[in-house]
Amino acid sequence: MKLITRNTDYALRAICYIAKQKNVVTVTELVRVLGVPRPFMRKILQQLSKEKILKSYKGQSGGFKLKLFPEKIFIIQIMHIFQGQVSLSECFLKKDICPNRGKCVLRKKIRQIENNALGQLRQISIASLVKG
Amino acid sequence: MKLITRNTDYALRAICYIAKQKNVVTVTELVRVLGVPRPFMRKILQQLSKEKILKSYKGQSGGFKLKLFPEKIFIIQIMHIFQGQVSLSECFLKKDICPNRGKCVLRKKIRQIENNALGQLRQISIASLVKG
DNA sequence: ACAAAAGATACTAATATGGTATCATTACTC
DNA sequence: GAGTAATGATACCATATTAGTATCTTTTGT
Ligand code: FES
Ligand code: FES
Repeated sequence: MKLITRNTDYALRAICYIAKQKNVVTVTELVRVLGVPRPFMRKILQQLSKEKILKSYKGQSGGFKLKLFPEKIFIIQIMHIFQGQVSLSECFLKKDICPNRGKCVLRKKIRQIENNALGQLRQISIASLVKG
Repeated sequence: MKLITRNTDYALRAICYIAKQKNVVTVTELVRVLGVPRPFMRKILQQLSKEKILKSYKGQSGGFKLKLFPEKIFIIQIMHIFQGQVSLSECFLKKDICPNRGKCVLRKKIRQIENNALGQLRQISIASLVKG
C-alpha cells in the first residue's frame, strides 16, 4: 500500500529540480536527471502545467518554470492532481445499513488519522524540500 | 485515494460485530447485518481465521468467534492482512540515480508522516471501537 | 443419512496505475 | 519563411490491484 504513487513522486522531484534552476528546464534535461521514461515525464509535466503549478514555454528553447514560488507549492496539491482527493474515511457500507454515521467510532478514529496526515502534508512545501 | 480498502473495512466491521456477540456468528448473520455479498464475506472471514484473528467452528451450528481479546486486535493488523505492508516512503527512482538516500529530505518528511499514521493505527484496538 | 456450517481453490470483472504513440501547435533561428 | 526543437492534446495499451464469483470438499450436530 502506497500513500504516494509513482507519478506524484516523479512530479515532486521534477518540481524540486526545476525550483533549483534559474532558467527554463526541458523535458530532455529532466529525463536525463531523473531517469524517468520520457513520454511519462512529458505527460506529468503537461498535467502540472495545466494545473498551474508550472508555466510552460513552447517553441525552440522552450521548457518549464515554476509558476508559483516554491514556498507556495505543497505536497498535498500535487497528490490531489495525480491521486485525487485523499479520503480515508469514506464509508463502504450501504447508506441505509449504517444510519448512525455521526456516532460511528471507526469512522471518527479514521478521520482523526486522516486529518493528522493531511495536516502534515499541507505544511510541506517544495521550498522546505529544496533547502535540505 | 483510499488508505483503507473495502475488504479491510468489511473485516473491521465484521470483527466489531463478532466482538459484541456472545455466541459464534455465522456468515449468514454477518451478511444480513452488514449487507455485504456473501461469497466475499466468506472469503474475508476465511482469511481472518487463517491469520488467527478469528476462530472458526465447522459443522452445523458452527461459525466464528474472536480468537483474541478485542483489546489485542488492532486496525493495523487487519490492514496488513488485506493490504500488505503500509509503506509510504519507498523511493521510486533507480538506486544509482539517488545515491544520497540518507540525506533525501522528501523521503525523511514522508517517513515522518508514515510513522505518525502508523503509530495511530497501531493504537486503535477493536475494543476501543466497540465501546462507542 | 442429512443438513448446515466452514475450508480450499480457482476463476472472472472492474478499476487504478503506469506507461506509449502520434499528431498538432508554437516559436526561435537561420 | 523553412526547419527544427520545444510543448499541447489525445488516444491508446499493459500491468497490477481490488473486488467479487463459483464450485467443490470437509466437518459436525441432529
Ligand atoms: S458503518 Fe458507515 S459510517 Fe460507520
Ligand atoms: S530520491 Fe531516492 S531517496 Fe530521495
